[in-house]
Amino acid sequence: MPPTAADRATRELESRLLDGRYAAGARLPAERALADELGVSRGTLREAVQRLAARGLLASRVGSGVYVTDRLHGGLTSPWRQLLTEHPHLGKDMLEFRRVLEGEAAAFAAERATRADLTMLRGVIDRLRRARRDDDEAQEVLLDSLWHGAIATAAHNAMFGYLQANLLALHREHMAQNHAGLRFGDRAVAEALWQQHFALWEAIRARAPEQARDTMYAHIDFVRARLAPDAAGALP
Amino acid sequence: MPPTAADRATRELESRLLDGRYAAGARLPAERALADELGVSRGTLREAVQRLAARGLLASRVGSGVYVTDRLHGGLTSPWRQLLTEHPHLGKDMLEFRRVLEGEAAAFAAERATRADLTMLRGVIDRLRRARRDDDEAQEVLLDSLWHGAIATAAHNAMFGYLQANLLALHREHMAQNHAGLRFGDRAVAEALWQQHFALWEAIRARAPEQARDTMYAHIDFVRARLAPDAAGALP
DNA sequence: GCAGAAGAATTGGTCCGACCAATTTTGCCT
DNA sequence: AGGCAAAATTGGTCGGACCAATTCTTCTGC
Repeated sequence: MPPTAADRATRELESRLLDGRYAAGARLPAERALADELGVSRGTLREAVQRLAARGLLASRVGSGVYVTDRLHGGLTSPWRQLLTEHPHLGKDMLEFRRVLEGEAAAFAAERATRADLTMLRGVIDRLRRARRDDDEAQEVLLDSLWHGAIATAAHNAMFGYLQANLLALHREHMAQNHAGLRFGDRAVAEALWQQHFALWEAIRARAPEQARDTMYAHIDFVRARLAPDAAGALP
Repeated sequence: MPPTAADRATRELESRLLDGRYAAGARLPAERALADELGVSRGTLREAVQRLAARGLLASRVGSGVYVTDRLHGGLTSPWRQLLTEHPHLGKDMLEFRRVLEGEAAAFAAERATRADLTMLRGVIDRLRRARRDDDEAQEVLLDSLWHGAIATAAHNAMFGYLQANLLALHREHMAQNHAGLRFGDRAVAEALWQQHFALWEAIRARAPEQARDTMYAHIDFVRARLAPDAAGALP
């Protein structure tokens, strides 16, 4: 017995929940749009949503939308939210971990990116270039998130996507909380970040895993140094 | 917010399952008839059925009918566990991720292990050696977990320790569920695992991060190949 | 200018009617 | 009796339609 359309829709939604394309708390596209995107009728899409809702992964609110519950993501990430506020030194551990995580993700992306992935990456990098030219700080911050998320997606490993989506959110939360953002105001910093992002794009496009990893390492190291100039020297 | 029609239908079906009106193995009335009986449309009735089916209480067969599952126990399984069984490729992703995670942890451990860490590691490796000599399989499995955990601890990064503990548990759960454990029974395999663990110990004790990482890579690769001999060749 | 209210657009919840394919039942013919 | 094909039944899917709750826009009045 071949899988039914509802089965396939359920599986697809599960995948998107797993790899972070639908992050915790996020709102899914409207049922009509999502059904169309998945190539099924709205009734079938609704059946898939009901299944996941019954398992506590989704929750729908009339008039508003379908939202991702924190049940799945809470399991691995939520304990960190509290710990991070109470033990600021964990921020260092997170950055160190992200260096490895994103470095490997970049390498995998250079290996496995599909044409669709490359198109997506190119789209983000182009918008990033435009935002940089127009000196649109807010847009740059947003696109920075998108960029790192797109790389994780292109790595084609659910674990990387999932952790990337959740840890990045956690990290930004932590930064905002400590009023310690990147100094985008500094022109030199913004320019350096752009250079690093573009170098990353070239490495992935050229399918050079080692180069992509090293470039990402350098990028995270730069961010780390810029983020906590005081603590940087104290790193073991 | 008042309960929706689908909610009421779901509750009604639950009641009938609980009080035995729909016994185990029994066939429910046809959807059209049941929907009419409950005073809802077929689409709504179907959504209720999907919810219960997602919880494993019902199963529907096209052309035949909707049947009551034999096991009425509410699923106490974590969302992750269920996803892991339904998305086999996730196991591959997890192993790939663990390779990176544990490889880096081993390298950090070689760099940062304190005297106390080394004492702990030596204790585990000694007990592992003894279990190996006595051919105590159960003990070997247990100590294997301890060993990997001890390395993550010695890495002195909370993220590594946390993820190591949780992913390893998930992975073992998954293996047990699929009756697909390592063939400890095979003497050659047990011997190889011991050699790898010992090589890891030597690399960490010698404070050789690169060597520790490479050794761990080789170890995980060995486990991966042993674990899924069929899928191993299909890895991209 | 700007807060607030009225209106428009969006979104999930529900129903209806229809068609398909798999399955079961029926009933005819050998 | 037994085999077998037609007919009825059943779950799976689709499209359109309407409602009520929510969110987004726009216009108003101070």
